[in-house]
Amino acid sequence: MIDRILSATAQVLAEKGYAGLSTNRVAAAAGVSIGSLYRYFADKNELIEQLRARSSADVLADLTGALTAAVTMPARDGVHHILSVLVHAVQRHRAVTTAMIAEAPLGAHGNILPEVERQLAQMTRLFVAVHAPGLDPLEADARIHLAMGVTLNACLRIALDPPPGVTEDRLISLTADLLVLGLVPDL
Amino acid sequence: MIDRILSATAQVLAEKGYAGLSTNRVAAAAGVSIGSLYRYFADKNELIEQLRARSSADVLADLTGALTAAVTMPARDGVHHILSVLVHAVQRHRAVTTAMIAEAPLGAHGNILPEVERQLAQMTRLFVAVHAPGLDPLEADARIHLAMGVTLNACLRIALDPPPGVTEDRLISLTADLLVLGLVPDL
Amino acid sequence: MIDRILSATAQVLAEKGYAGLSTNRVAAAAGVSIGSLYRYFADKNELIEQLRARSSADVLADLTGALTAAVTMPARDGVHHILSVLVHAVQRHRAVTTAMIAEAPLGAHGNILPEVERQLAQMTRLFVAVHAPGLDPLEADARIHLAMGVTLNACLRIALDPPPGVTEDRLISLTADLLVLGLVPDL
Amino acid sequence: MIDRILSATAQVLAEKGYAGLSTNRVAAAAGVSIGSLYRYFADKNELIEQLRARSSADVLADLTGALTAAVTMPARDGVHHILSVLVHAVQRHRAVTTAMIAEAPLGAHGNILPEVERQLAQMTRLFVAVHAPGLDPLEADARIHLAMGVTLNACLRIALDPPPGVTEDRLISLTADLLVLGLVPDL
DNA sequence: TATGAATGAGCGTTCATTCAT
DNA sequence: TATGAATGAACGCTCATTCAT
Repeated sequence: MIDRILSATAQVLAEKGYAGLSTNRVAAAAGVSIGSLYRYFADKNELIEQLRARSSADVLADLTGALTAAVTMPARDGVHHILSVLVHAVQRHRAVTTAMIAEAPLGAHGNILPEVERQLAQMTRLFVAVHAPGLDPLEADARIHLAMGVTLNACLRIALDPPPGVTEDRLISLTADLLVLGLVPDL
Repeated sequence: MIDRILSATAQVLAEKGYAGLSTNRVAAAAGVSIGSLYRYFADKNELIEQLRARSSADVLADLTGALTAAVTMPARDGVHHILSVLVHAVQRHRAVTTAMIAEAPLGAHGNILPEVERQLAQMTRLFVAVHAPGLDPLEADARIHLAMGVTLNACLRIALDPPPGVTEDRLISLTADLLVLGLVPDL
Repeated sequence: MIDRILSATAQVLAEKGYAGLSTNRVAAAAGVSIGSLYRYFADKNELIEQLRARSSADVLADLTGALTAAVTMPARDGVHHILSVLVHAVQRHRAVTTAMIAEAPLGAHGNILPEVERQLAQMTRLFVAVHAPGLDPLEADARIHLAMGVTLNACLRIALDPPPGVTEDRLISLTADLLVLGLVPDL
Repeated sequence: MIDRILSATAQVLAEKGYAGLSTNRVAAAAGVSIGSLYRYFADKNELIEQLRARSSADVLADLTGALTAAVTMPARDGVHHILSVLVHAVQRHRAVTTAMIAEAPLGAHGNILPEVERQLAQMTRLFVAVHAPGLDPLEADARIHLAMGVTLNACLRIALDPPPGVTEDRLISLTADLLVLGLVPDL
């Protein structure tokens, strides 16, 4: 039931945009009474938040796989792989992501993908520790914080608003270069 | 009066968020009748757009100054200077920026300051042409597109959500390094 | 509920006139929330249209009965009967009629009861065909068009703004004479 | 000034319809401040009422001429002449008449052309007294009341919503026959 | 548990009217 | 006298939320 409602939410979002997302419409799309919707979700915010969480978890699953694969690759290749997986994950959730970025009052829900950022940051800390062991931890954290912004922003741009005339793969490569250089310039 | 209303808009935005921004609320906050608001602004959209334009113009003025100053500096110092000015401009317009950018922090199109990005991109194109004349134009444009995302995103993070334990100046320095490396790696 | 709202609409119309007819006022008069009103009527127009349709159907029912009865009567008596029924139907729907017809008493298009006029016109065409078979069809249609105006206008005058000193029945008789003479002068 | 405002009112009525008639718009169209408008007209109602009165006076002037001419004609010709003049007068004021019939809350202002009806009724009383001296006065008044409705309604229909396939002159002739027959059947 | 009719605060917007200048 | 900026009640309408069944 919860799943049915969340899927309907995503569908309404895709079809009508954030402005067209009403609880009554979601309930109708889910083939569920509005009363039932409120049995499973305290309010509209929670509905949105859980949809975001669900997308986030889905992306996270992909990311975990990518991270596992990446550890056995050369540094730059690993970064490239992770970025590529992220870009495709964002594209898969285009509807939710677009609607939320473009229109949702996200102030209430924080970042769109905080879990993803957290997991990614953790992994990156490991990566930095391995490849630049001499770096001051605070300095490393600062770099990682910035890098997270760069990573997520770049993935969103590449997935949802790519510049014309350049392949997606080239954009990912450029971003990977940027990140590796930014994180461990001496590599 | 126009000023009073726009300021009230920024204030309501800061206090209630984008979703809580209503014309009646703005009028009340401005100590003005709702009728007066509609004498000066055709509709709610225009109100928002003018607030954005006003912030944009303000930031743009700073940016133009910074760009002028930057041309006479060594490349990295110039970038650092520009970033610094941008960070402070964002801080000055925290309310607008938070409501309109930071609520969609990874914003692919979430640039409420397209004029700023445009001007910055133009300047960056010049910079790249000077420092990396051999670069393929399409490739250069792709890099610039990414760099714009990085720049604006980093400025927002530094201004509105800085990581603890590191000075703002250090963060700006790191970003400057990242950008210069990313744009003209052979420098 | 629908009935309650439509009755309230008629009541507000009677008390405040067409210009004073607001959806909120209707809802209040019906002892119903404004939200409920909009559950049953898509918008204000539909509310008005359904009230009109309902009155129209009611009048039409009377009219149909009267027409059936009239065919077995001598011509003048039949016309008299029909007029009488119409006058009473108008009186019964005084509120709606007053608001929508009588406020534009000379109404060229002011027929809020087009179905009634249509049905009446059809019957009249038959009547003319029977009693004045030699008449040119276009000429007949013109007479009928005028006669419809005369009929409805007279009924309204008799029902809502009768001249003093004469019985209603006498007025109806005069109108019947006028109509029969006007339609088939040679009768 | 008063004239300028009334003309502007008629113009706005013609261009925007009754629903688009606002005092501010009228003032703007008249090239006069809204404050001045309210110096000359107590409120919007008065503005409308005076416009109606002005049109009425204009029609009345024509009517008076027609009546004068009609007294020297044979009865039916006189009636035909009067109707013809009325039809053209209504056509000349098409904008005002249409707007007011179709949309104005005339409940507040009564008939559109009460002065015209009054004058016409007076003249008709004379006509009946001459041509049917034996008629009971109350009965005569009833006939006249009905005839006024017929006359004005027919003129409006002929002027604003004529049936197709028949000339205006024929319609006027039919109406004249109807009226003469209805008023003094023994003629 | 599930339903969906009912609610009503609040939205963006209009416009007749006032009054300080 | 003339101005027009300012007012605010009221409009049509939406939608998150409740609660009797």
